[in-house]
Formats: sequence, C-alpha cells, structure tokens
Amino acid sequence: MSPSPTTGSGPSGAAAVASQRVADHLRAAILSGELRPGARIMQEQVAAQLGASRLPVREALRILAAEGLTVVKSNSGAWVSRMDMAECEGVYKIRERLEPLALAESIPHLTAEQVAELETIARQIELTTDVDRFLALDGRLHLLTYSGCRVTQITAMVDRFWNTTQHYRRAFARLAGDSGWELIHAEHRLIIDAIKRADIVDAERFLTGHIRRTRLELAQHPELFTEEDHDSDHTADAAGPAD
Amino acid sequence: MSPSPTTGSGPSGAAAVASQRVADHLRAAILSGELRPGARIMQEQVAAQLGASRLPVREALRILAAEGLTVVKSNSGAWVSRMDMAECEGVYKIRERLEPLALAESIPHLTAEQVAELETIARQIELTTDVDRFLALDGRLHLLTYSGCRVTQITAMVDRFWNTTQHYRRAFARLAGDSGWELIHAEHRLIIDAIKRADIVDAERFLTGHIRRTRLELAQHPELFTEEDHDSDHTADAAGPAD
DNA sequence: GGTATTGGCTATGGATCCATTCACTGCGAC
DNA sequence: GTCGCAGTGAATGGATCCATAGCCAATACC
Repeated sequence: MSPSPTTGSGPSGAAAVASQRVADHLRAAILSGELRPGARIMQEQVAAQLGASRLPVREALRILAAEGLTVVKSNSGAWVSRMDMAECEGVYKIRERLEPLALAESIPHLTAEQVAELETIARQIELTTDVDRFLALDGRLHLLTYSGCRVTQITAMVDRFWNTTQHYRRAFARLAGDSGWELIHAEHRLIIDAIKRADIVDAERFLTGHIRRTRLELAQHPELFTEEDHDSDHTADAAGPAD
Repeated sequence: MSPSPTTGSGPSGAAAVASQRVADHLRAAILSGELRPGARIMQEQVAAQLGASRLPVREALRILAAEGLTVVKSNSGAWVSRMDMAECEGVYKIRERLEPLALAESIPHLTAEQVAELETIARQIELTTDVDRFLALDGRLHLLTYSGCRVTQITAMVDRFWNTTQHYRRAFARLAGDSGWELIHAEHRLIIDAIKRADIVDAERFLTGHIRRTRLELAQHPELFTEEDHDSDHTADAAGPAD
C-alpha cells in the first residue's frame, strides 16, 4: 500500500509531483481491475486523460514497471503485466518465504488494539460473501498482521508482490466459492491465535501453510491464465518480453 | 546479473536505448565502488559525461531506484543508496529466506558441468587473498548455484539484493581478514557437497547458515555504517527519505 | 493465389526550453 | 551573538517539438 519507496511523495493526499499522480492513478486502475492484465497502455491517451504531458506518464510507467505492474517494451509500448501460471506460482513461492518473515518481524511490535482489530476483521470476513469485499478485508487483515514490521525493505517487497498478484487473487476468490473459503477462515483463526500468543513459530507455520495451500489450489486452475487477449496488442505475450 | 526486467534491451552488448546505456553505466559505477553510497548523482553531469540529454538520465535513475541502487528525492536530487545497519540487517534477513528458495529451485536443473565449475571456483576462492578477486569469485560461485532457477521473479530478486549489498560485502570482506575467510570456505564446501548430492534440504540449511552468520558478523561492525558523508549532500541521510 | 518487399503511419525515444522548488547565503533585527 | 527572514541561485520537474523504430497494409513479383 505504500505508494512508492523511490521518490518522496505525500503518503496520502494529492501527490505534488505529476509522475506520482499518474503512477498512483494507473496503479489504482490496475489493482481495481479496471485495467486488466495484458491491456495496452497508451502514453498519449493517459496523458490526455490525466491532463498532463507524456513525460510524467513515461516516468510513471517506469515506476510501475519497477513494481512489476506494467511491462515496457522499447519502441513498442506498455502493457499491464500478465503472468503465466509458472510465474504466478513463482511469486507465491516467494511470498511463502517472505511473508512469514514479515510476520515474524511484526509480531513483537503489534499493539493490543491492532490484535483486537485483527479479530474484528476476521469476523467480518467470515460474514462476507461478496468477492470484492472479501478481497479488501483479506488484504487489510494480512497487511495489518505485517504492520509491526520495522524493516522497510521487507514491507516494500511484501506490498509489491501483494499488488502483482492482486488480479489473480480476485479471479481465484471468485471461483473458489463458499466452500473454499471455510479453510481460509480456519487458517486466519489459527494465525491470529498464534499472534495473540506472540508465538512466532506457529504464526509463521500457519501463514506458510496458508500461502502454500493457495498456491497449490491455484495450480489446479490453469484456466485462470489461458484467457485470450481481449483488447491487447498481440505482442502482450507475458511479463517478460523475451528478446 | 540480468540488466533489467523492465525494458527490453540487448542482453549483452551496447544497449540500443539510451536509458539502458546510462543505467548500465551508473550501475557498473555503483557496483564497482566508483560511486560510493551517499554520493550525489547530478543529472546534468552524467548526461554530459555519457553524451546524452538529461532525459535518459532521469529514466535511468528511476530504473536504478527500482533496483534499490539509487534514491531519488523530488525537486532535490539523486544519491547512491546508503543503508544504515538496521536496513542492511533487514536485507540480509530477506536474503536468508530468498536465496535458499533460489537454490532449491535451481538444484534440480544444474548440470554436471556447472557443479564441476562450482568446485573449481571454490578452490580458486580458497587460494585468493585479494579482496576484489574474492568478491568477484564469491559472486560467481553463489550466482552459479542459483543459475538453474527457472523462476525469473526469484532470480531477479536475488540479483537485486545481491547488488544492493555489494558495497557492504566489500567492506566486510576487507575487515574480515584471513581468519574469517576460513569459515566461509567451510560453508562453501558444505553447500557444494549438498548440491552434488542433490540434497535440497541440506543445501538450504547450509546456505541459510552462511547468510545468517554473515549477518551476525556484520552486526558486530557498526563502524561500517557510521562513515561520514564525504562528497555527498547533507540530505543524503538514508535510503528512505522520511518525508 | 501466395509470398516477399516496400511504403506509409503510428507511437515511442530523445533533445531543448521553460517553470518550479528547494537550499544556501547574506543581511537585519532582537 | 544568535536567530529569523528574504533573496538569489542551481538543480530538478514538466511541456513541446523532432527523430526514429516498429507495425501494418498494399502492391508487385513469383
């Protein structure tokens, strides 16, 4: 959720620098699903829409590319990053190692209020059937468990991978159905209980299992990654232009 | 060692795009130690030196900021990233989790020739007393152990953190002295042996210990991080401009 | 009828020029 | 003597204009 670690910009409110404004706008559009993976991003069009010149758009595309949200190909164009299943699994494997670390670094610094809020959010999640609301709450829950982590490098990485997998989490949550959510609720309860006990080992264990199980579930739904390009250029093949 | 995942550029040879040329030049200067942490980077100066306009330099600084090598502050300037001890420890904690993953993903795909080369490099390292040569060989050794990793996301992260800690590895290797290197040699032998046996569990274990021990050693040398700013601006306080 | 080549068009990359903003310095007042 | 303020300067951010590379289509040739 941190906008960008590279340039100093107001964490909240209107960014003074146009590049950040554009980057924030595009990032929100991508994360909300408005811009789907593989969608072409035209510099001129975005510039006109945001009332800026093409230059801030170019810098914004670089910033987002650094966050893994866009792909820029020289003399060709920019697209919203698209992952194949192998890449998505790779990201989940990274998250499997990284997020437990973030949690371990966070737990000693979590306040009682934050832990209480975790339980509130968890209850709200269990009462939710709407996919978008579930996604938002799930994000708030997990990121809140990491919020005590003082190491900015770790939280930056966690945020980054969280964002790049946003679209696939949405697609997954949509097809998982109510039955699949039961296990998620159980995992959340166990993680929060471990946090309440300040049991780092258990918390890491359950979180690792949580992410790992999601990865394995995801591997059983290759159809999430085989969707044809809708409005994208034919060169928008993948996140890595293999030149 | 992959130049940049963002824009397509020739993997080797002269980059067709100026931004990549500038980024490659600055990256090399930073990694070689020519540009030390905290050093101010002037857009105009670099542009003149590289025979380009300021625009590619700006984009290059964004690219390098994404890799964690530079820090750009709005309306202020750019500096080579500097870490305090806490940040450096944070990066080592990340590496402690991430590089074993890269190794685990790599081992099944390593060829016999590559394993043989590992032993050759390890022997060369043991015969080395020169710090810069040690650094180069150590880098080749470890990155070669990860070279079988097919997940580009993982290797990209590993390269990134390897680069950002380059300067501190150099400083550490310099003060470690011959006695400190003995343990490193032992760890290398154990890791390579586990790789030869295709024993992922052991390989991960020894690698984790290798990185962890380095982190703990580093924590005992805070003087590596207290060096005064030499030719840098007074605002070059840390890698994160706390605005 | 199929294929290769060439021409035009579009979008990005780069250069120059102008506005803005931050920092340093000098002066003045308390 | 020290603190505060204003002015100046330099470096960055942004806008416009031009060059270039890639894509697509039309045409000519096989």
